[in-house]
Amino acid sequence: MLEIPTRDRRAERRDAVIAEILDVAWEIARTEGLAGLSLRDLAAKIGMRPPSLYWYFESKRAIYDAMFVQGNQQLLARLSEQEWPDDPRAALRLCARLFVEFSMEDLPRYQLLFLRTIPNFEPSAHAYAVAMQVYEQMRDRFAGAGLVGSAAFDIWTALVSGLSAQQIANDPDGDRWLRLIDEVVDMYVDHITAPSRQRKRT
Amino acid sequence: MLEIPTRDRRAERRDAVIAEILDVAWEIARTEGLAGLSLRDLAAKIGMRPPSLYWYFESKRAIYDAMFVQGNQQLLARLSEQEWPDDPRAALRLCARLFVEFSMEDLPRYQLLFLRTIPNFEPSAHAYAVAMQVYEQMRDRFAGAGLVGSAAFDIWTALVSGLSAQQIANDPDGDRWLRLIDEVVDMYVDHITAPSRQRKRT
DNA sequence: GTCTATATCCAGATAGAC
DNA sequence: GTCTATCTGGATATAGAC
Repeated sequence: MLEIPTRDRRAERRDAVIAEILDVAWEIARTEGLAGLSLRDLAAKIGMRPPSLYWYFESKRAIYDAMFVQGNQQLLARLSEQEWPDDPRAALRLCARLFVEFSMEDLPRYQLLFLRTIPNFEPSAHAYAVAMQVYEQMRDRFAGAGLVGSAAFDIWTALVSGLSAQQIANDPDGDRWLRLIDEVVDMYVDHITAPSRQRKRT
Repeated sequence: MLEIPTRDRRAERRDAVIAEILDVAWEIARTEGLAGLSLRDLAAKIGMRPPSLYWYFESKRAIYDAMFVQGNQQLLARLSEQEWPDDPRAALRLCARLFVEFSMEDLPRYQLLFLRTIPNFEPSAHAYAVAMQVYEQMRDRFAGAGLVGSAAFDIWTALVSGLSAQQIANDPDGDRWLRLIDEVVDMYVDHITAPSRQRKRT
């Protein structure tokens, strides 16, 4: 009788090549810009001819899509690995810092995930679902800090995205906005947990 | 004696053509995306051949540069035209709203001015100077509201840019973040003007 | 699986006639 | 000022041999 192998060596090899393609794609995006990624460069860097890439990805957009998934998975992993303090204020501080630092680490990743910088690129349904997982993890973290309310959460995302955007656009190698995180989170928590949240009249 | 004309009709005509080129450039950017602007389309839409554009602009980048200046001048004008209330809180609310609404009005303008979405494009020294005028006007407005401190101003820019970014990215035709402006500004003013601004310890 | 060869199309820019 | 003609280079993608 023929033994049926439990490992599919061919599939493993294929996955390894795909992983290599994506690694190199990120590398090129970091030097040439996210939009500057070309299949020529990509193929050259892994010792292939451009058409061979089509064995692994059906189009260039499919490569961006896979990168989009990868980036979101990295953020998901970061959120999972983190040990979260019980104190809500501390947890939110950490959450904001994690997010801003993750954004700063890799500019093309930030652009691909959070800005819509590639013309005509929209994540596939599958890729979008992964992005939604990130959103939901964030919401859980938020709820875990004892906070509720969709408006409150929308303000939260605006704060974090604003800090990231200003830091990356105006001081990419420094900490001008990074170091304001704790103050901003405190401002936010004080506001959210204040006994009266009536708007002032003008 | 020969009369010396006080108007240079030739220069006027040239300026008019330049204005038309820029108008059409914005129009194309709105339909094809900012990066999708091509000199072919541009020339076709104004009834010229592509090489003729070079009589007016020395390169495509120069066109982006002029658009960058134009966009900033529009924002400057908006800031100048606005009547500013004396009450600081009301003035800041208005300022934030003006900025977010300006951003929402025109996506490519927002991308060109505030995101770095065109690869290899950096504004020329002249264009950058105009952008700085906007920044300084904003600072003046801020100081006029009786507020001081560079950290406080950095927080302010983060709040406004975060509200804009979330609104445009996640609800471009709605008001999900727009309607949070007053609450966010109040939170901010309360924080800035609070007697004690010590950070909480965790 | 990877290749060669090629299709198809696009871009920005320049030379030089008129 | 605007044109024709052209340069030079880029891109993604496909057909089909091996």
